[in-house]
Amino acid sequence: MILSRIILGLLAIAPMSGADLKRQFDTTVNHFWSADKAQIYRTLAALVDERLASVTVVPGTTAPDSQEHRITDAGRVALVAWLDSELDRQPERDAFIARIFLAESLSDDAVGRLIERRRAAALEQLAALETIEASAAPARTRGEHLRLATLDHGLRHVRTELEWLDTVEEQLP
Amino acid sequence: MILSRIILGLLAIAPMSGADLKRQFDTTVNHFWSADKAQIYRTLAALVDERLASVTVVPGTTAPDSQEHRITDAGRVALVAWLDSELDRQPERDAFIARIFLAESLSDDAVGRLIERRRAAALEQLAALETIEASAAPARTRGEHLRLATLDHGLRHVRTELEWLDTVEEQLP
DNA sequence: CGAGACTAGTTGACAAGTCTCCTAGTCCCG
DNA sequence: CGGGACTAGGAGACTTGTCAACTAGTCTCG
Repeated sequence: MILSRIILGLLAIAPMSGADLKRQFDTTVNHFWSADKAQIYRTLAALVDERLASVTVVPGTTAPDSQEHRITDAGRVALVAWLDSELDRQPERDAFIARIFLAESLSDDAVGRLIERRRAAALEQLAALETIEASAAPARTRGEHLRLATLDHGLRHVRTELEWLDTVEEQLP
Repeated sequence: MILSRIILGLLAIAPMSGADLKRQFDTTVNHFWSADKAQIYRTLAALVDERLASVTVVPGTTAPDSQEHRITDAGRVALVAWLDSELDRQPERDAFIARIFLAESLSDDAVGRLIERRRAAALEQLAALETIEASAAPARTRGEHLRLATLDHGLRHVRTELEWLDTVEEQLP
């Protein structure tokens, strides 16, 4: 459901093929959603099925011709309906925090290593976000403004994460 | 996999029935994981199946006798193995941020409402975490210390979220 | 005593997400 | 020319998580 609406939203920004969408999910959109390509193609097929999107085959230089999907009028209606609907409350889920919570039986060293690995992941995330930020044009339209705000959201949370890791590490041994 | 290890970890703190676990997932552990009761009972059965936990029926005052599960030695081994294993990288996933990213076609009012609903959810979360914090005993053992650190993690992120919501709202109209 | 609420545990169906492998075609390089 | 890497698209099996309904017993209160 959510994935189908996100795809619809991306198609509303520009028509795209499945492979294009996969690239979006791996880069610009990665800080709040991601998707397996199998899932993307299936969802795309379902959207066309429901007449929320349409396909046109674009013969190109590469292998199977890419299939450009574009949002239909019905699709736009469905998209706005979702955007404006009740928030789906989503459970917090963080396996790393779970490990820390349960780390009683782990040695200090092992806990330290855990923290370091998380820090590495967070720094990677930070770098990825900063790259996107650096390559982003200054926001002119409201749409661009909102998209930048979500980047800022990601950055703030990664930084909070890094700060938290620092304090945990300090208090450790 | 992760759920089964978390349950194992909780059983390592104290033997518990399925209903007890459900209560944990709804309260103390809620800020980083949650689980449906169907899932809990099924996972518990699997753990017993793999000899990582054992059951004893505790006849009690209420309806079906509760089944106390306790972690076995093999279970402790499996738990530590998981705690100390490579971090499972988990994709960020936040449907709310997705909506903001795609909110171009929404009216200013609608975006404002979205923000307000998120703020309400965040404040609720904050209250829940503060309640747990207030009722928590000061950490004496390292285990308690680590558990408090995860609470702090939750609090920091909710506060970051609220700050972000403020700045987004300011820049809005 | 009997109705209704509550309890622990259980089942089935389903939706969402992941992993592995496959087809066909193009491109590059030795 | 032939092999290997890469591309877009896709099928299948499997795991996780969610939802709804059900059993069977206890407790409370009119």
